Amino acid sequence: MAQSDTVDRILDAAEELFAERGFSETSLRMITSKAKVNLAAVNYHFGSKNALIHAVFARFLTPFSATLETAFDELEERCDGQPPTLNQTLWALTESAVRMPQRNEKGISIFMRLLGLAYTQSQGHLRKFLEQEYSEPFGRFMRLLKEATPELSSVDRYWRIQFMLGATAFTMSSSDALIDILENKLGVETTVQEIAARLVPFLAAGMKAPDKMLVPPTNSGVSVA
Amino acid sequence: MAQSDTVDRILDAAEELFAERGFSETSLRMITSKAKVNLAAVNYHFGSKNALIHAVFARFLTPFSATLETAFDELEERCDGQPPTLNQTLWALTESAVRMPQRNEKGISIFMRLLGLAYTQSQGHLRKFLEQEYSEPFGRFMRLLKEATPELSSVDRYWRIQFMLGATAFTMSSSDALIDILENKLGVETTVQEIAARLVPFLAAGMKAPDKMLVPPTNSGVSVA
DNA sequence: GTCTGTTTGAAACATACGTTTGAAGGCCTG
DNA sequence: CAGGCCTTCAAACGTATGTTTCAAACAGAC
Repeated sequence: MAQSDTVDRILDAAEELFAERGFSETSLRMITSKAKVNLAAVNYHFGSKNALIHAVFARFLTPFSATLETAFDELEERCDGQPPTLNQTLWALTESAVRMPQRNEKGISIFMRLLGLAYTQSQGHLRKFLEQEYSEPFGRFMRLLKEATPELSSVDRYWRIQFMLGATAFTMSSSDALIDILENKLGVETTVQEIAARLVPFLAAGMKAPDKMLVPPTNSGVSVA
Repeated sequence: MAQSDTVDRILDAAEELFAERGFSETSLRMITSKAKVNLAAVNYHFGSKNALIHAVFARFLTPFSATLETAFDELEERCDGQPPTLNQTLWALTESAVRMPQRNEKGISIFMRLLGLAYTQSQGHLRKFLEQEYSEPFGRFMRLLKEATPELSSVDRYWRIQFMLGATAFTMSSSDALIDILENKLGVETTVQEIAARLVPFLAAGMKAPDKMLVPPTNSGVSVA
């Protein structure tokens, strides 16, 4: 119990604090005092603050990427031969994320926010770590997207994938704040699962949108509906 | 020339560094050495680091919100009575942003990234500053969006606006890098205006997407096209 | 029980930060 | 050219950070 208890307590506290405040804004002293362990424990068990950040991500991301691979396997098997549709691909991703075993009730939302922060806060070391550690499931997801949108030119698909990434990373990175605002303003409670259920159709519709608009509608707007 | 030169040099350096690295990750010493001014100049001219952050935003946002108000005025006048369409509203916004006089070639993309950071990094003071300083044009944009999407529930609209914000802020914030990647990979040159021309239809299609999906299509994907 | 390797503990380390100070410099008004 | 005001400058302040140190506590094996 000795080691694993301390290590897990640090990871739990770090995960939560990073998600709340970002990486640079969270000090090791905040983490160790929340985890009720000695300050030196972080450097003893992980080596450095950056390595702790990596460990926080790895604890979730490694099982998740395995789950995701399985989901993609099943999806491709079900479609035997046929490439999966865009909706199926997006759902395989979100389903895998939502179905992950969660340490507590906040589990998934905390991690979504961390992923958003990883993309947003330019922590060079983190991006490098994620790229070289999880490039395979990411590349596979890209391949599926390409097969699901054969009608798009490479350039259009490129930009629309960026738009999807942006909407997702941005929303998830501030999901807690957004959920709070929504509850205060409209008195509605929301879960991350519900956000995902709203996000996927939005993304799918955007990916399948009519062509790039060439001339701004200065005197007569071209309706989309 | 004495004061204004120092003040502007600080603002230029701060703007660029904040956009590159975020707020907490950028020190006053980085800013002052990039601007080639004395360290104390920031606290002398602005009072504090937080006030400098506010000034960086105000320098762009104040003229922009004026331009935007004019654009909305013209739009509503053109539509006399009729609420502007979603496309028209989105175009009024992006046109105003793109048409702003820019200090340098990076102008617009730097500021988009800053806006994204303002939303993402939980800088309480910044959000408070922006809310109480620019609530009017923001509220007007929201009102126009509401009138352009009467078919959406408040909650659906809220989330889809977040998705739009995310796709925009994220894409624009890294537009330089993305443009470079695209040129290297596919040999295609792009401008920020072209990105906007691709982004607006994507956003409009997302806003007008069919309802929130309640059940994941586990064995037969519901196509959107 | 004693020894060995691992884990914790309190304290200190060096460094970086935002901010303040007080003297020196420059510029315009009289 | 003298005085006053705004600006710059080098230096220091106090505080907070990530990391290191080394002794104490602990565990399990013999």
